[in-house]
Amino acid sequence: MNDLIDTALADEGSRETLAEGAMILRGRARSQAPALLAAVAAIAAEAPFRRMMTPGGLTMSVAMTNCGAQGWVTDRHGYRYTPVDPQTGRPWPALPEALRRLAVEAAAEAGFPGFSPDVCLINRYEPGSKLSLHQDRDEPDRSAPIVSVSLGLPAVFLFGGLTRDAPKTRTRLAHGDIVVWGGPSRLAYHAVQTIKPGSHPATADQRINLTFRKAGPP
DNA sequence: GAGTACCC
DNA sequence: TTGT
Repeated sequence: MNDLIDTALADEGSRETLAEGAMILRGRARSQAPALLAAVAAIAAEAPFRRMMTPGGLTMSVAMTNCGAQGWVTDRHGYRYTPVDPQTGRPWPALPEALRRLAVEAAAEAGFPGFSPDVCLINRYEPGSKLSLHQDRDEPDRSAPIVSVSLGLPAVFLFGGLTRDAPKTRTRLAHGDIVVWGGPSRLAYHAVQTIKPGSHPATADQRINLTFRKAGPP
């Protein structure tokens, strides 16, 4: 309910700085959301969402899949990118051009021209799902930013600094918001707090997050 | 929110 | 410890 009001009133197209090299483009993906969600459904039909195991042996609350030249995976051996989906034995589905373009444009708008994403990690949150504080550090080319697109249920996003204990900014991410971080913020710790129960017209009881990265060599 | 046991 |  509040989300609908916020979505309607949000300053679509506004930019907020989270830290040096990190900004939020409010509502930037909203108009393309139906096409993005259709693409996600097609990808998930080939590479199903699955809850992966961490190196510690516990199962993540967030369900994940990937598209692009590689996919981010975790199992008891650790975190890494693989060209083949370990669950299906097939390559990950291709990164749709419309998704790639959105990420490239968002990156340029946020001050990172020339972003060349080759992978997209797709996270599916349901109420109760969360992602605890971490860095994205499995990509060798640290000059490439991260572009994160939020769809569906809102989330509380924490964005910190280069150490686990650095001060954090807490912000609400709504349907259509895009966060871009890179440069001095590329290795910033971040987290998604537990998703609260709710329903969104576009996704019902889910939050879908698309994270575009460059996983290939510099 | 902090602290702990436990996952393999 | 990209967990519970």
